Amino acid sequence: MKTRDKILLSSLELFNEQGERNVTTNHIAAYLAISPGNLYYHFRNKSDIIYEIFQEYEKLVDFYLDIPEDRLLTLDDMTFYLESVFDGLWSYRFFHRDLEYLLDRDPRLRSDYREFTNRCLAAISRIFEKLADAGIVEPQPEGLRAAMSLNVWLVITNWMAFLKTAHAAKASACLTIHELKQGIYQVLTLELPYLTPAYREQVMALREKYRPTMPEQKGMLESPAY
Amino acid sequence: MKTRDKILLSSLELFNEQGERNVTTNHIAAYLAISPGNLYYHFRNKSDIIYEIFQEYEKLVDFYLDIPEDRLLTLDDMTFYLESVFDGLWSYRFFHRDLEYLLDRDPRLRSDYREFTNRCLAAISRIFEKLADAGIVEPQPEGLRAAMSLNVWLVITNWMAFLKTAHAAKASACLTIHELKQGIYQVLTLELPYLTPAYREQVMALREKYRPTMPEQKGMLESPAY
DNA sequence: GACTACCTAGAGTATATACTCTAATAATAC
DNA sequence: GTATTATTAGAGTATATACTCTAGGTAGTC
Repeated sequence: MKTRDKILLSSLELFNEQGERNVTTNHIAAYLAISPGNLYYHFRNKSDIIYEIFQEYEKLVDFYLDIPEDRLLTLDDMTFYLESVFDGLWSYRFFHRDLEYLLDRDPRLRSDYREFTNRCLAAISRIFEKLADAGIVEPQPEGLRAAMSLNVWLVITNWMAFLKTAHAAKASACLTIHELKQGIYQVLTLELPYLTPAYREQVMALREKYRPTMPEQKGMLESPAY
Repeated sequence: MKTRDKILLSSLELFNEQGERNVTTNHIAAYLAISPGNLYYHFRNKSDIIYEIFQEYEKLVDFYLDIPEDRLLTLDDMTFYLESVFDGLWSYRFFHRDLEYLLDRDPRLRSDYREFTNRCLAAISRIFEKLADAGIVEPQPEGLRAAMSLNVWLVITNWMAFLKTAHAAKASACLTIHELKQGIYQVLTLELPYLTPAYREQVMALREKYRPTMPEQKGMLESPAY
């Protein structure tokens, strides 16, 4: 593999594991056993590395959220969207952690991320619309759909942060993609009241699959209620 | 005012305005026109300052979220809870921004924050329960209430981050408490499907008061839909 | 072999950051 | 007044971080 690609890959790995704030360019170089000079030959600065990683992330999510316009959506489609989005979130999980700082540092990133958010919100809203077309959820007026989509976005993008902060031990280590996907349970909770009678049972069953297994799993206290 | 208190106050102010990551102990000292030595006479380190500020935050929210057990809740109570929580969020807004990093750095904070989260979740759930007692929302099984409460928590605590990242300009400056309170619109969106017919209209009207005024206001793109 | 374009090493730098140390000054107690 | 304690200044330090610079290698081409 080209050195340039190795830098991107290792940076992502280290960022995900330790947080962007805790990973310096020197760390990355040391991890790859190359010189700092070499790293800076391939990238002008740390921001550029992050920006390229973001572009990969963006491309991935855009690919996942492509919505077929020539047919109705199925429950399987919905499951796929949810699974995919959480997979993406997992692969680039460092990104949302230090988002605000990163956007403050790089105007390109801020502007791109804003558009990315808008595309995602539009996609979520469109999915709701098509789920209504398919008779899975009740149709809703556009305004409500927009507000609901925003709530879905908030839950999705911040579920990981919640898990990490609710964990007893240090955040980075003990978090699995399996736990992360319990976020799907939360998203489906949002949809619950809007389901049509025809699909209610099926979606409830799907939701059950993502139910947090153990109270302890979620890092919650001993509250047995949960 | 005592120097010690001035340090806490100014730190909070600077953290809120610039982010904890961008504010050093030297900055704080310079801002107060005192020496670094003086600052470190009053606080062992930066973590201790943050920890004390967190304790104030905690105390404030706990005070707000005290739920009367001797009477039914009213819509005014609900409004008060929402307004208060967002006020608290605003006053200590630096905190949620760098939460993960802060918790990784200070085990005391991690453990305290975890319990704080659990108290808040329990309070939200209890509010739902009492809103059902008051006939404002339909009663729900405990499991659903817990999941709903968690969604409410996710929306509340991450609404500000969304606003800041959706903003076109640099995050810190152009964000007002007024905009922040549009988060209440989102929270009420969550409650919408669970309202009783008797209260539906009233809550819808309340929700309208927090509707984002202009599409531009929310930092969204030119999507007119929103 | 010589020219060129690409790649790499590694020492080095300017700046920042959290924090320390000593000595001096103010406040209080007796 | 004197002894003691609390507070403050300000220079200084160890470490880290993002990034630079020079010199040298390597690969391909003619």
